[in-house]
Amino acid sequence: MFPKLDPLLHSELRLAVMSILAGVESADFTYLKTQTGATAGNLSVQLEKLTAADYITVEKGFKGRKPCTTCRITPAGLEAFNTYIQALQAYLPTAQK
Amino acid sequence: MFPKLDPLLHSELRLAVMSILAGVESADFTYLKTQTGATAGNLSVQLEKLTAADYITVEKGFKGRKPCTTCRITPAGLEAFNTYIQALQAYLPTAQK
DNA sequence: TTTGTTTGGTTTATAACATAAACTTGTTTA
DNA sequence: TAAACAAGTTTATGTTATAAACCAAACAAA
Repeated sequence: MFPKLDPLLHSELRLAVMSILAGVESADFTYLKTQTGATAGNLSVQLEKLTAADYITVEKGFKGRKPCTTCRITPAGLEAFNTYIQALQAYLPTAQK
Repeated sequence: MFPKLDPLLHSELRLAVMSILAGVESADFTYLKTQTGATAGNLSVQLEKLTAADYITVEKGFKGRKPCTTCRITPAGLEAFNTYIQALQAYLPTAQK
């Protein structure tokens, strides 16, 4: 009745990150930071977890002379995200009066 | 862009409980336990938190000679639940290919 | 009637989690 | 050069979710 929700995605910040990455080809660290309003520390930790699960890839490069961390969603990540959204429906009944 | 999600509702079990209670007049402990598949201990703790927030009321009575704990959603709880569902939409983009 | 079993929970302990604060490394600016 | 800034990472801490252990009352059986 209530399917298990992927605990890796059932987290406000990680979900926001995945939501962004699901809609773009890539996004860099600072973009994710400003869009989500997260602190850099928190974002760094959560990106690491998403990377460990192979839901995203993180590529460290440079933009000019400044470091630039580019994130992309993986096929596995996209699938997990869509599965999560489906599962979540069961928890959201059609609106009450 | 990503509204803050009520942390009290952004929890798998509490959300399931609220989802059930939003659709019925009342539900007792054992019903919630079987429907959610939760352990009694976990359910007890989470009901306590929802009660502390005045999202539900818990009434301890008897059914026959056995104790029976009846739960109901409060108006505040229903409002919070609906607000949460609205906020969640921002995290769920229209499905990806 | 006392022994065990089930029901309906609560309390407690633990591991995972989210988050902010502090730190690091390098770059730009005064 | 020194100070400020950018882009992150690491560390520390409080909060959470959860299961395990526990408790009390009712029922069943011997």
